[in-house]
This record gives sequence, structure tokens and C-alpha cells, in this order.
Amino acid sequence: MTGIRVMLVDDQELLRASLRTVLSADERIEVTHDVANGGDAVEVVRRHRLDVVLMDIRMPRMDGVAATAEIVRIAPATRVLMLTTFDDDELVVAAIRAGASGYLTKDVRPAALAQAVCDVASGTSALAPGVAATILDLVRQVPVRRTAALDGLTPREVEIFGLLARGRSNGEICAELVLSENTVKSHVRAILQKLDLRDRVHAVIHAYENGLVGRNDLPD
Amino acid sequence: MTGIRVMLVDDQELLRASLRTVLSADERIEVTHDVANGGDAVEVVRRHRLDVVLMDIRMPRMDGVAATAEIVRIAPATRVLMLTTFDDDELVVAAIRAGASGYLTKDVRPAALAQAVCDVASGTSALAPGVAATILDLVRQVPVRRTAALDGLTPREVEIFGLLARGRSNGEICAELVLSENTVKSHVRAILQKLDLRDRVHAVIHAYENGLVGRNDLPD
DNA sequence: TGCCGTCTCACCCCTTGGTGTGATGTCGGC
DNA sequence: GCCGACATCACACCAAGGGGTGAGACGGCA
Repeated sequence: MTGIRVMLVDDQELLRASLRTVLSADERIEVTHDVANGGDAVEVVRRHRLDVVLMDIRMPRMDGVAATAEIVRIAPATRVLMLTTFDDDELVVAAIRAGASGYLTKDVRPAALAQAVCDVASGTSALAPGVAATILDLVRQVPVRRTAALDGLTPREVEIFGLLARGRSNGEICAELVLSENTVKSHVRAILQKLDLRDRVHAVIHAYENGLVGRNDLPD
Repeated sequence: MTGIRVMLVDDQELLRASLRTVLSADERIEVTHDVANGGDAVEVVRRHRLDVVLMDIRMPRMDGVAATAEIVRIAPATRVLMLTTFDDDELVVAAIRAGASGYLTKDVRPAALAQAVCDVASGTSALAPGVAATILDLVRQVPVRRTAALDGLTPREVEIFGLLARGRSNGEICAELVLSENTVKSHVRAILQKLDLRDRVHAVIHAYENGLVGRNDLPD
């Protein structure tokens, strides 16, 4: 049986050569292609089945992020592993979003690199320690659902708050819940008072800031 | 000089013993304590300086997540490395949020474990490949700042949209930008028309849904 | 030169929203 | 049975917001 089919993408020919040497030393891996830029990489992916693409992020003629996005689009089974000199926060995030399965820096030890290639080929991910820290910081920023943000509201008020937060007008709320508009106004007033909010506008902000409505809880 | 001071926290005594053996084999590491539950771990952290806490996530008497949160609170310099049998999505995220610097599963190879302890001690992070995949999925869900969401707005309108999105009333905007209220209304009207929004309420929602204002871009 | 986009402002109009006050009915607990 | 919490609704008032129209000033560009 053949090993994991790998393509190297980097504009430095010397680095490609040394990567080829390092990876070929691992019997699980077979380096089948190497190219100098993202555009060529996409072409190769279009024509050949590959398991892993090892890609530099900065390159002439289509950078690594754009190439990654294109590759995962046309060949979802092919994993992309970014390999760069720095762990620039923005590039990490951009690469991950583009669909990269891992992100290593070039100071990685050969054995760890080969292991990472095998890891991503088997569907998991690989992150260099420094990069992992960046990613974890990002995760920590993800909102926490603070239920305390609705403290003191009655069940009915919570319900109406939900509609309020999605941009419903009093009229719409009264139609949806089959209530008189006066009733809705009473509830809204109670909500604003209890949460110490000025407006329904501030109610919406309150909801988003406290993670009470997620993004993609789209109003319509 | 002494090595990295490590505490083991796990309710299985046998596992603690084997971890101690494995880690002590690495000359950079010195296992100074081991305890069976989160509560005891917190006590130890309160009394002794530690570099790394290797913690199981499921335990009697204070689980790993709660213990982690407490430890990073009272000793921010101490790194917590979670070590569990499964890479349950929710637990991973909870642990990371609580402040864990890494997350390994118990199928890790001894050498990799020792390396991970050194990594987190030096301030970076360590993620098992399977866990990394979970985390990356999460990152991919994080909103993208779609500047297209403000397409067609003039610079002035973009500026006013920013205030609108933070819950400012027309009166406040006109005071902040030194404009007449009529002018502000004109701009707001143009904004709502161009973006096809009904309300200033929907403008706020639009802003959050498109990542144009982040959480913690608090209105006041 | 004239045109166009942008920013500025002024009216006017009507709808919606926020506030105050008060009333009714229901339910559960003491 | 009484009380308090909750949900329901009414009426009135005023402020704020959204919409229409028009218009002057400025700057860039053909």
C-alpha cells in the first residue's frame, strides 16, 4: 500500500527539498508533488488525489490562505497544514477559517512534523504550542451565556425579552403572543425597568453583549 | 537549579503513580505533589508555588473545571494542563474558558506528555490532536467581520452607524458630532434605506450579526 | 463651466415607543 | 380567606423615531 500522499507548497526551493528529505524518511509518508506557489498548488489538487498539503502562508501568486480556501472547496478530503516562520495571530485565524487543519511553525522538530502530517491525514488537527496559545485566547473570548443577565424577570418577561432582542416591534410581539398592545407595553416597561435599560435598543445590545442571543439567531 | 514543579491531580492513585514515574524520568520536571481531588489541589496551590498542575477533569469533591478556575484566580502564574480520558467537546471548551493552558487525552505518549508539561510551563499551550480539531471547529464558527455589511455607506454614514450600533439616540449623536438633530436624522434615514433596515433596532442587530461591533464594545 | 455626490440643515407629518396610573382576574401559599 | 406575584388590559400623554421634500454649500471631475 502507498503512504500518505503529500504535496509541499513553498516558494523557497531549498526548504521544499529539505522537507522532502525529512518527510520521506518516514515510511508512512510519500511526497508526491512540490510547487512554489498557491496557484500551482490549486492546479495540482484539481488533477491529483492528495491527502495532505503542507503550505507556506506567504507566497507570490496566490497566498497560502487563499489557496487553502480554494483547495478545501474543490477537494474537501484533502487536509491543509500551514507551515510558516511566525505565528502571527491574524494569519493563524485567517488560515483556520480558510479551512486549514493545522498550523505549525518552521521551528518544529522533524519527527513532530511527520507526526503532525499523519495526524491531520487521519482527520484530527495539529497545532504548534505557540499557535495553540493564540487559539485558546481566542476561544476564551467567545461569549459566555450569562443567565444572570435576565435576573428578576418573570417567565413571561423572559419570553418577551427574546422577541425584543430579535428586533420585534410591540405590534409584532402582540400579534405573535396574541396579546393586546397595551399588555406588551406593560411587559416591555417592566423589562426595561428591571434590567435598568433605557430603550429597546439597549435591550438588544444587552442581549448580544451577554450572549443571550447568538449570532445567526437572525431576526427573520 | 530545580526543575518545573508539577502537581498531579487525579482520583485514581494508580494513575498518579504512573504519571509520577513517567514525568520524573524527564530531568526538567520535578513532581512535587499529588492529590486526589480538586479541593485538595486548590489547597496545595494556596500554600506552595507550582509551575504546572496536571489535572483530571472528572473527580469527586470539586471537578477539574471548577478547580482550574479557582487555581488560575489565586495563582495566575501556575499553568493548568487538563488530562482526561475523552475529548468531550463541552468539557474542552469549559476547561479552556476556565483558564486551562492545554488539554491532553490519556492516550498521549509519555515523551509527548513531558514535552507538553514543559511547553505550558514556558507559557505556550498544548493540545492533543483530537482536541485541536474540536477547538478549530469552534474558531471557524467565530464571526467574520464582513465589511460588505456596510457597503454603499459614505464615510460619514459609517461613522454614524457606529454610534447607532452602540445604542446612541439621535440627540446623543448630534451632540457628539456637533450636528443638528435634523442632519442626524437625515443620515440615519439614509443608512436605514441603504442597508434595508427597518429600525435603529435592526441596525444594532445588523451590526452584531455581522461582527461590526464586538462584544465588549460596550455602549457606555 | 456644469454636474454629481456628500454633508449639512429645515420644515412637516405621523407612527412608534416609553411612562404614569389604575383596574381586573388567576394562582399559590400562609 | 387574605395577600402577593403575575398576567392581562385600558387610557392618556409626551418624546423619540422614521419618512417626505426641498435646499444651500462644498469639492471633485469631466
